[in-house]
Amino acid sequence: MGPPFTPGRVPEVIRRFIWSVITSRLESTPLVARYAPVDSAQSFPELEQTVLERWRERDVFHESIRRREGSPRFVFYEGPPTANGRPGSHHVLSRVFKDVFPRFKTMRGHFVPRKGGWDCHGLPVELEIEKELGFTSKEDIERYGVEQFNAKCRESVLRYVDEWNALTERIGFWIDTDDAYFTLDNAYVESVWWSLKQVWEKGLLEEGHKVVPYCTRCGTALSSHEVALGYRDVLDPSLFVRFPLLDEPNVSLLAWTTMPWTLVPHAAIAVDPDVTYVRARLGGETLILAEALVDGVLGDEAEIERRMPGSVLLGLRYEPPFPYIADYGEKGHTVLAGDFVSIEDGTGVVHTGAAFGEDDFRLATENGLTIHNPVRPDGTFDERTGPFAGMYVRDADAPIIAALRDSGRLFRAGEYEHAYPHCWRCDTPLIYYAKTNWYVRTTAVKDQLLAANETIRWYPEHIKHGRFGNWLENNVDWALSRERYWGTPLPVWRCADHAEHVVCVGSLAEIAERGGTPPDDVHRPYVDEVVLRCEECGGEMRRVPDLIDVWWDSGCMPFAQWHAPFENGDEFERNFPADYVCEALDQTRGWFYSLLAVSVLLSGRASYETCLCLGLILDPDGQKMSKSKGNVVVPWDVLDTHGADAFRWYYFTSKQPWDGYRFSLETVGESVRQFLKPLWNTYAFYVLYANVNGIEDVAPDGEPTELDRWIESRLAATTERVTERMEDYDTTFAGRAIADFVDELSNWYVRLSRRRFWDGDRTAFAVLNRCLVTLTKLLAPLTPFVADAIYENLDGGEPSVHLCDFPEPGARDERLEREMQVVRDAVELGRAARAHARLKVRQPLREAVVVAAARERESIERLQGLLTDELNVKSIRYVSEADELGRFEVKPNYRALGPRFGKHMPQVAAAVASLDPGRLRDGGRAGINVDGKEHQIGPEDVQIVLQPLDGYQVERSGTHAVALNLELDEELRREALAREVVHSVQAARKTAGLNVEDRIALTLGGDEELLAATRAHEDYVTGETLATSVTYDAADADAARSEIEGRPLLIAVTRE
RNA sequence: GGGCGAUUAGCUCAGCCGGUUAGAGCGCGUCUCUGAUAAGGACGAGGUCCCUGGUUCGAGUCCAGGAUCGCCCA
Repeated sequence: MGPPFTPGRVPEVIRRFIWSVITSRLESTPLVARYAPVDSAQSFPELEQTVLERWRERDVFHESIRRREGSPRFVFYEGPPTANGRPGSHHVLSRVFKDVFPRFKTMRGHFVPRKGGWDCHGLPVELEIEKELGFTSKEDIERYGVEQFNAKCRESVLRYVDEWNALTERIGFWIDTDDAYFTLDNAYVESVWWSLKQVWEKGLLEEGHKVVPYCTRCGTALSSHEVALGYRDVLDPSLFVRFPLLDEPNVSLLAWTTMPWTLVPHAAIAVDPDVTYVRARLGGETLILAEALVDGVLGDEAEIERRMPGSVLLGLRYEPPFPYIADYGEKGHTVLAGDFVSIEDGTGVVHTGAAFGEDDFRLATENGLTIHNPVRPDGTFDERTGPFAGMYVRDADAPIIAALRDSGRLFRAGEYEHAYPHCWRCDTPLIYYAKTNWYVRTTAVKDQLLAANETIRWYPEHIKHGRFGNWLENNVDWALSRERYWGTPLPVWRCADHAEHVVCVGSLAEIAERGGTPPDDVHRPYVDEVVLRCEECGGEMRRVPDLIDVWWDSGCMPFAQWHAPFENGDEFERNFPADYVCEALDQTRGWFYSLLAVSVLLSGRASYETCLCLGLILDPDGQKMSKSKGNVVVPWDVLDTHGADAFRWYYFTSKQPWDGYRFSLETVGESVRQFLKPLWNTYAFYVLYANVNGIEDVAPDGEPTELDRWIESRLAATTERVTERMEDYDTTFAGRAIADFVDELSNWYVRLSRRRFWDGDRTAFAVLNRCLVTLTKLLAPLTPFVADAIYENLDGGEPSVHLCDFPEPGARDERLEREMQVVRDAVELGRAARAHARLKVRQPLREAVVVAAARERESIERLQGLLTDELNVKSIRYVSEADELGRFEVKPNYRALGPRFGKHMPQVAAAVASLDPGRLRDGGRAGINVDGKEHQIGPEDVQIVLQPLDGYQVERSGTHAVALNLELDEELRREALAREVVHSVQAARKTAGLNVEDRIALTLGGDEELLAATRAHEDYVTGETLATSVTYDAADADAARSEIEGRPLLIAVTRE
């Protein structure tokens, strides 16, 4: 006796067993199966491995490019990642979006070469090595030796490149990693030099003394986009400090600062001449500050002595807080006018240290102050600062506050929380610091930058005039210098004898022309040894020590990746500008800017036409993923658990990609359950039945049914929609359209056509085959693995689906699509009615009563068979006037009537409600009276809604409704029982491990009424269960026992 | 402090040109279907569409102000 039948899920062990039986039998059957058997429980990660292998064997990626040679080009630029860190889930996001549109365009007939690239320079690389070697300062590096240090940097740059390449392949990102560019190559650097020379010749590369954000630990300035990376909320000291007037020692200017250390090199005070200031008396002293801030700073105890405009204060002399540096010139330690004075916080009296802060520096320059910078590059005070000499400036805060307290200068000390920039790599608080730097004067081409931005298509659109446009509007010159070791050297040489003799070198050849020896390696320290001959005075020229910002490197990739213009100039021309670039949103001021800026500086135009900005990856709580929070999802875990297609599908379809993702392992699992599984099962179904029926070709052998024509039309509609969405760089709605189609295919077309597949209807197979094969092509860019796996088995006309053309939509029958929708609605209503009546679908019913207007009725009649099957009813009766089921009510269609009647709508609504529903349903018109005027109302102006009467089992939706006749007679009851018997026998077959097409000898026993029902429908029962014989003498001993409506049924099945 | 974006069911997300009963999936509960499907279907519980004003005959949707979150910039 077999195990008792338990309803519900079939245990995995049994499924596996059944599967092995089915496949082994298929293999042993003399009929050669056309399709490789498909396991409906296939692991996608395993499947993907086999697909990867096939791609490698057949070199599908390169073949897909080769085949399009000579076709219109679609240019993609790879924004180079750095390979000195391990790739994370956010890299997968950008890499799959970089992949999907080039794949799509290739299938649409474009030639899409995809050159990879690696960003090799920069501070992050140096920091890794410093960490390894335990270094904390530039001195450590100098002592260690730049040559060895850079050798280590070079070696570390590609530390994780193998993992990057492995991940790239695993997620199906097709990019040419063999042909990748490296920003450290001499050739790349030479192209970068060329670009700088161009800028130099336009007079836009220059040296300047400016305030720059500066990291004392790294000993280098940072560019504005680097600063942007490091803002963090911190608690800083908040000091209110007295500056006693020289003429009136009991009267002090009261200034506010959050950086006590800047008081040591205090240079001057700034006020706004147009703001009202007061002398306020408090506890025996008089303080000067802006009127608006008195209450907040002094409290209401303060007594206002006098009000005056800031202009009155100009020129006042006062005693500085510290005496160490005194010679600031004529206007030093006086009150000056500043346009940057804020009365939002502080006191409206601003202390400035000339060398620290952009406003301070400008004020000092404009007023002819001598600029002193007593802070050394490592952030310590120099010898001019008395007791503070040698201290790191931030460490000096506490002793400075103590000194001010002792000297009676401190009015109040507290703490202040604000966002302050830190070094994005080493987290040291930056200081703003006047120093000599090399700049690219991007402000000179601001208008061109803005104009070029207009030519770019941004996704999402708001970036263009929002984030990116604003950034361009507020453009500042690009601070290019980095006083570091590992990076592209600034190719500027200066004469040792005459500092004003300076040249910018644009190539290795030029080094030779100028009397130098081109180095084998263009990096430091070798390039520093190159000595040129000054053309003006014949003196020796040596390179300035600076490197350039790595972002400039990345912006040069359009030509530097080809070593243009030195070679491959034609390649560059052909691949400029890019049709498409894509990175995460944080690159707005990073690569998107550097790419645009370099290109505008050189050519005056944008280097990319379409730019897709991706959002950030957050954890399920909306927190940014970071190692310290421990909420990072490692991409390999996702790939091992769910596979690359699931990963991709999640990114492509779960939402608009720029909104950011709430991401976890589980959410990717949804992709599998909701989309990949149903798709795979539909495919597995096809293969199973095609093999059972020996279907070897896909030729239809009869007229297509309405259902066939419907699904073909839906396929065409889906193809249209997907093409249109993908052309608009929208995977979200392209993917959702495909998912909807898979649902229609699986849960409507296949489910309703099962009988035909069982019977070997070649037309049905042909239709389903076409749907599936077309689907693989629609899906190929999105889920390249599963698409290719299915294609390979079902079609295989090409070595890979990725070598196919994207499908062209077939003809649509929109009327049929609408009609089918009406029927599907009706089925849904009928099923709801059954559920409410608590009647199983296996219980046949005499009649369904369908309320439908003329047009809908026609639709349903044409497809009536579907309805009777699905609802398990013998017949359909139509009712047009639903008097027996309910009554119709007319409701106004606000959308149509609103614009016509405006504020008269309430009257119109009342008038419409009293109209005759019948007349309007038949397409007639009616008149209503509003404000004494007659207006015509047509069917399009109203909605007619059925209000069901009480006491009927009616389900309604808008104008149609379905009611079930619930009366049962003996005949119907017996039929239901027979169906139950079939159901139980099928379950018994399953449990016994029989193959779907096995014939059986069936023996039944148990309840008499069940047996009687079976006898009455014996043909039906044996036909459904493939029983060649049936007897009714089953005994307990050798039969499985089940139960139907409380009645026992014994079932024994024997394979024939 | 300024700019950009977001805020809809417990969770993840739709929601068109403003149109009157705001949807789906997951999860939960009840039932059901099934010899392709770990699937599907029905029903139910679950909503202050962030808040406050305004415009409008009518606002989740448009406008203004505010709150919260994220990003970017000072």
